[in-house]
Amino acid sequence: MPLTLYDTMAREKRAFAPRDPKRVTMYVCGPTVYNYAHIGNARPVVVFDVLFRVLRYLYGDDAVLYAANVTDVDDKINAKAQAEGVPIATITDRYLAAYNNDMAQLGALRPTFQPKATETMDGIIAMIGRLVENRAAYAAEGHVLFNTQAFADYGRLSRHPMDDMIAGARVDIAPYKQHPADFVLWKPSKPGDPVWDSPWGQGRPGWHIECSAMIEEALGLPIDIHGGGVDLIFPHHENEMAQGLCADHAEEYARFWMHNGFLNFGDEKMSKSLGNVVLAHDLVKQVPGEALRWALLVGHYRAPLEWTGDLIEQSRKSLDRLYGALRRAQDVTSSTSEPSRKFLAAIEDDLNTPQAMAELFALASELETGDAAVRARAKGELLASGGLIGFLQAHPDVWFQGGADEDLKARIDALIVERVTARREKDFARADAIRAELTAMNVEVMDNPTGATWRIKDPAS
RNA sequence: GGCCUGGUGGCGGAGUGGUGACGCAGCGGACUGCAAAUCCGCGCACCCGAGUUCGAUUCUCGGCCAGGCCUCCA
Repeated sequence: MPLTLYDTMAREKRAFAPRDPKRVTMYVCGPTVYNYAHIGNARPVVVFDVLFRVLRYLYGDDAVLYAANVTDVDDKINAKAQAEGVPIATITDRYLAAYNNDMAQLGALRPTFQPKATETMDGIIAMIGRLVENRAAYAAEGHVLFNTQAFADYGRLSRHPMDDMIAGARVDIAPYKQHPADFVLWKPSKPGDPVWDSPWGQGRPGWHIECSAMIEEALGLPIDIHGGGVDLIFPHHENEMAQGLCADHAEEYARFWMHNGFLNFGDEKMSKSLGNVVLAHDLVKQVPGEALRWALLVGHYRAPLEWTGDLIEQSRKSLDRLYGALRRAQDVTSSTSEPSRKFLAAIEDDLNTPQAMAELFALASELETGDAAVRARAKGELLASGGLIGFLQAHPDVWFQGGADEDLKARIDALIVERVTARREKDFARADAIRAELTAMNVEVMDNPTGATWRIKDPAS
C-alpha cells in the first residue's frame, strides 16, 4: 500500500515517491514569534508532524529531513520590542522557547532544522541579488520588487489568472511597481526598526523571500513536500515558488504541495471551564496535550475544523476508552510491534486520521474480547499504530492520574487500600464512605475482582 | 465579481452506486454489595430539485446555504 497524498498543485491525490528515498525532504511554514501561538497555529504543526512520523516510518528516521522556519523579522515583533524597550531577540527568544515547549506538549517532534530569518540574511540577500541579475526582480526607491511578468507560471499554484489579480479590488498600486501584482523582496525599515545592509540600501527582507532562501539553504531544490495552511497558498506560496524557481533557473520547486484546512472558533460553544482559551500555551496547562493533539486530528487535515470545548471533552473521552483498554490489559504481552494493516492503509491514504482512529477503537475491542493470541496481537498493534501518529505512549495509569502529584497519589492509594480491605470484610458502609471521600477529591474508584483502580475525573477543573 | 472547498444521525466525523464506519451522548440488558468500567443489543442520517441507473447519500446538471483565498497580512 503506497503512500498517497493530495497535491494542491495537481488538485488530486497522487502516489508519493521521494526523489531520493535516502533523503526525503519536507518544509513547512512555521511561526512568527511575536506572541504565544494559538491553537490554530498548532494545527499545521500537528498535521505535518504526523506526516513526518509516517515518512520516518516508511523511509527510516535518518532519511527524512524536515525544516520548519521561524520568522523572527516582522513588524509585530518590532512593535513588541519597542513597546518593551528591548532588542527583538529578547522577544523572539522568549516566544520561540514557549512555542517549542507548547508544540512538544502536543506531541510534535522537533523538525530536523529550524532556520531563523535573521540567521539566513546572507542567503536572502544573495538570492535577491540573483533574482535581480536574472531580471526577475528590479530595484526602485529603496525597494526591490519581484517582477511577476518574468515568471510565466505565476498564478499556477493558486489558480489565480494574472488578469484577475489586476481586476481584484484589493490590489495595492504603489508608484514604484512596474506591475500591480509585483511584490516586495526588500524594503527600507521603519525608523527605529532593525536594519540590515544590502546592495539596495539598508532595510529588511519581504515576507516571502525568507522561506525561499531557507529551503535553498537547508534542503535544496526541489523539495519533496511543502506544507502549510490553506491561507498561505496565495500569495505566500505562489510568491515563494516564483522566487525560488527564478533565482536558480530551476524547473521544480516542491513535488507535492500540501495544505491543511483552517481551524475555526465556535461562537459560544467553549465550555465554561475552558473559557475562550485559544492559546496553545494556555490550553496545554489545562488539558492533556495528547487530548489536544487528538482533537486536532479528529477531522481530516484538509477539512475545516471547528474548535470547541465539546471537541476537547470528546477527545479526552476517546483516549480514556483506548487507555482504559490498555489499562485492563497490563498483564498481556504484545506479540508484535507493527501497526495493523488497516491502520496503515488509512493513514497512507492521504493521512486519513479519522479512519485510522476508528481502527484504533477496533483494536481496543479486540483487546477487550479476544482470546489470548488475539489480545497479544491487538495490544501490540494498538500500541504501534497509536505510536506511529504520536498517541498512547504514556503508561495508562499515568494517563488516568491526570497529573496528580506524588503526595496526592499517595493519599489516594492509602484510601484505596483501606477501601479494598473494608470491602473484603463486607464493611460496605466504610467502603462507601471512602468512595465519597475520594469523590470529593475528584477521584473515581473502579473496583475489580482483585482490588481497585482509580482515575482523576476531570483534570481540567 | 473571480477562484476554491464543503453541506452525513443529538454532537463530532469517515466512507460507499445496492446489508446505517467509528467516537461521544442517549436507551435496554448482562455483570456488579453500590458505582464505574467492560460486554451484548437499540436508534432506521446522508441540503433541495431534476437527470443517468434495475437501484444514488455516493455520478451529472441546476439551486440554496456555509466557509476560505483574491498582495506586503503567517
